[in-house]
Parts: sequence; structure tokens; C-alpha cells
Amino acid sequence: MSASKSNANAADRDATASGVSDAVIRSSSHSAVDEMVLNIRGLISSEGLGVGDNLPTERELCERFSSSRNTVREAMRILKAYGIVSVRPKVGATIIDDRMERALDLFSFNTLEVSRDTFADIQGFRGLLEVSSVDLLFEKVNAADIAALRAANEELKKAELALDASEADFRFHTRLIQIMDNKAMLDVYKIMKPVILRIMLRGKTRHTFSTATFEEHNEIVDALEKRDGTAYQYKMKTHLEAGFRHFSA
Amino acid sequence: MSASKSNANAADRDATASGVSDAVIRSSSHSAVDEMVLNIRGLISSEGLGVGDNLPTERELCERFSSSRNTVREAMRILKAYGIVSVRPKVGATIIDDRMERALDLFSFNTLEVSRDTFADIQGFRGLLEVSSVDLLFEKVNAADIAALRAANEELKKAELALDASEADFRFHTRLIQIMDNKAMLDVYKIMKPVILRIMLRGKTRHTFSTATFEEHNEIVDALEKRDGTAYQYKMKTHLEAGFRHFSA
DNA sequence: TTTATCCATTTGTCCAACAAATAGGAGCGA
DNA sequence: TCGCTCCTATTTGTTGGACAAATGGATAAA
Repeated sequence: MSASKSNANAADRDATASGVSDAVIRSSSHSAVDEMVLNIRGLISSEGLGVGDNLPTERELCERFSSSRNTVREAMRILKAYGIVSVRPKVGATIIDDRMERALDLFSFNTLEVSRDTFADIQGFRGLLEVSSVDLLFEKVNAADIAALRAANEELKKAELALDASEADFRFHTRLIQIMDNKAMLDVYKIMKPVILRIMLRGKTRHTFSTATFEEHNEIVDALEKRDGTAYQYKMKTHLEAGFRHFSA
Repeated sequence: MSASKSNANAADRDATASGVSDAVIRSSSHSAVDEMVLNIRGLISSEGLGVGDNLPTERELCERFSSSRNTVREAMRILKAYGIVSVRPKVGATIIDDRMERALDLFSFNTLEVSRDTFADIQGFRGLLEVSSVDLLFEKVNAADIAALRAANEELKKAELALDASEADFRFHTRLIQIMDNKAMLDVYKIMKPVILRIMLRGKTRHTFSTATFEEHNEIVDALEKRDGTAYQYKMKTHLEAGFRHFSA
């Protein structure tokens, strides 16, 4: 009777798939898991689901598309990897749209070999995100941002190891990017983190961070608070160049 | 005895995880599947595996990292979704590198409409890359760039379908980014391609491209050639806003 | 009203079995 | 020897069932 198990299932599936045989379905395009992904995608369209809505539970999906829970779970893993859903115990699968973040994640793998050109490119990118962005930055910045930046800078001063200081340094700059309230920019910045950390650490001691870097950050925040665009751009540009100078050699 | 099953497994895992309890491992950061992904990636690095090489079989991975086959399979689904491995029956998991293509595919995944927030973020990012970047752009631009931009714009005018026109439109803007000679920026711009194409297509006909869009591009190139920063920023800003206006409704 | 506790539901992991695909070898004939 | 078919062992694909872990919400206690 154990042999009849899969036959019964195949018959079930045939019934729901309008008489097309198992083999045909599989050979025509996809595995059961891929079919399940298509089914779920179809469900999202046909039900008009959007970001924030929940998918049916795994067991409901098993029943609805007559397959096993493992198959549903593997399909769900794919959707998760694509940044389409977020799954939490008890809550279930919620539709999100993190595809941009995922795409950038993939891109980050390509940056594994960090040549000097890569460093220069990343630093150029930072110039755009942190210096040229002055207009957008001034438009969005508020008192809470200024306070958070000052707090982050104090953390930098207190760091006891150069490594911790570079992390704090990065958090300061990340907080700055955050002001612009643009997820894509923030994601890109986070992706560049490993490279940026190396740039920050280069040629610096813990002492350098808590004196020179700390002071530069302070002046940047001052210019930001006073909405002095010229000063801001000059200070930030100089700051970035100071960090990168050690790479010329 | 069925109750002792999971305990025995927990003990096994403890042994391999140097005495750290299951709960600690899980709470510390990741689920078992995520751990498995990290393990496999670690394996790839430590064994010096590259494109074309094969991973151990699923059952070997179960033993090596003392977990169940389902966990291994879910981890493998993630790696497949990321374009890192290709799995075939009998052959096993072969390392490939389809990550860049996967990144581009992500958005053509029509399951759900790209969220409005994502559109707004991308458009803001473009403002930074194409408008605020004016200084860097003027510093690097040369006669060959201008000629290439004009040629690309002519292609746009000649396009016979709106879809082709949007592709040409994208090539024009890509060529502009290329002037800055920064691979990181160019890669990020390429990743955003599917979303940008949608923005470009929205509310436009072939005729709109070959008249309005063509003319706007022309004025942008003129300003670029004359090194007129104010005009360039104004024209480009207006151009981007024109394309995005159709999303407000 | 607020807080603490318990319960039902849902995802997370594991196990064991069988089905399906197929690379590689054994055997055969020309 | 070469080429062919067939077989077999191996590997992934799918299933069903069981229990653990997390957690939102109901219920009870203060």
C-alpha cells in the first residue's frame, strides 16, 4: 500500500491540473517547486495582493495546490531570496518589496576583489552620496538628525580600539545618508561597507579617530546645522580626501 | 523514545558546535538554514572552489554539518535563487555565476508591481547620479562622449516601438553615467535598469519619445557641451521629473 | 485597567521512505 | 576496436508525518 501512495497523489494532481499527466507538467517546464512558485505568484495577482498583505499559511497552500509542505517551503525560500516575502513564525508570509536590496546584495559579490580602482570608485561614489547630495540633505535634515549625528560622533570618540572606531565612523556616515530617507541609497552605502571600513582604517590609530576624525565630523555637523552649503561641501570633501590620502602611496 | 529523538540531535549539534547550545546558536543570529548557507559558502572559500566545480552531495553536507537533508535543500534553494549553483539530478550542485543576470531578473519578476516607494527612491537616486553629479561630469566629459550621446539620441528618434525607444532612452542615460568612469556607479545604474525602464515607459508613446524626450536630451547634451552647469542641472532635473510625473496619479 | 499566564496557531527542523532522472559501466554485436 | 543498448547505482525530487520553537491573542489575576 505504500507503493500506491505516490500514485494517489499523482491522480490528485491530475484532477486539479485538468487531466494533464504528471510527466507532461514536469517536462513541459518546471519542477513541482517551480510550479508552486508560479502558483503563488498567480495567487498574488489574482487576489490583488500587495505589499503588507499576507499569504495563506503553508498548510493552506499545500491543500490548495495539492502538494507537500516541503515543496511549499522550498518555494517560499525562493520568494524570500527574491525579497518578495518576509516569513515569521505565527504571523506567516507577508508580502514585501526588498528586491532592490537583494539585487544590490548580488552585486556586492562581484566586488570581492578590491583593487585600487575599486577603492577609487567607491570613494567617488561616496563623494556623490555625501558631498554632492548637499541640496537633498539640507532639504530633509531636522533637529533629531543633528542630535543623532552628534551622539554617533561621541561614540566614535569613546571607542577603545581602532577597529571599533572605524565601525563607529561608518555608523556616523550611515546616519548621515539616512537623513535623505532613500532606501536605495542606504542599501548601496551598506553594500559598500567592507570597502569603506578598509578605507577608514588605513593609516589611522585609535588616537587619530578620537581627535582628527572626531573634530572633522563635528565641523561637518556644524555646517549641516547652520545650513551652510559651501562649508559643508568643503569640510566633507576634505574629510573624505583625508581618509583616502593613505592610498596614493 | 520519540521524545529523545530531538535531544539526541541537539547533543550531536552541540558536539560539532563546541558546546554552544541550540538556543544560543539560533538566538545569536540565524536559523539553521541560514547557518547552512554560511557553511556552504565557507566551504566554497576554504576549498578554493570555483565556477565549474561541484559541491559535495546533499547527504554529505548533512553529515558534514550535522543537520537534516531538508535544511540542506532549503539552503540549496537559496543558493540557486542567488545564481550561485545549478543543481541537476545525479550530477549534483555545480558552481556557476549567474548573479548579475539574476539581479536584473529580479524586477521583471512581475508577481507584484514595483512599489511606489521603490520608484521614488530610484528616481531620487537618479537625481544624484545625473543631476548632482554635474561637477564630476564636467570634469571628465570630452568630445567623444558628446558625440556618443548625440548618436545615442539619434537612435532614440529612430526607434519604431515605444519599448525600443525606452531601451534607447536607457542607453542614452547609461552613456551619460559612463562619462564619470566609475564602475561602481555604472553597475548600480545597470541594476536599476528594469525599474528605470518602467518609469521611462509610463505614459509615453513612441511619438513622445521621438519628439519631447529627444528634444530634452538634445538640450541636455548642449548644456553639457557648453559646460553650462546651471542649464545642465535645470534641464536634467526637469527631464527626470517629466518622466516621473505620471506616477503621481 | 494593567499585567501575567496560558493556549492555539504557525513556522522551523528532523526523519524515513520512495519516485525520477541519469552518469557510467557491463555486455553485446559488428 | 568501436559503437550500441541496457542495466544499475547514485543523486536529486517529492511526500507524509512528527515534534520543537516562536508568538499573537485570549484569559485570568492583581
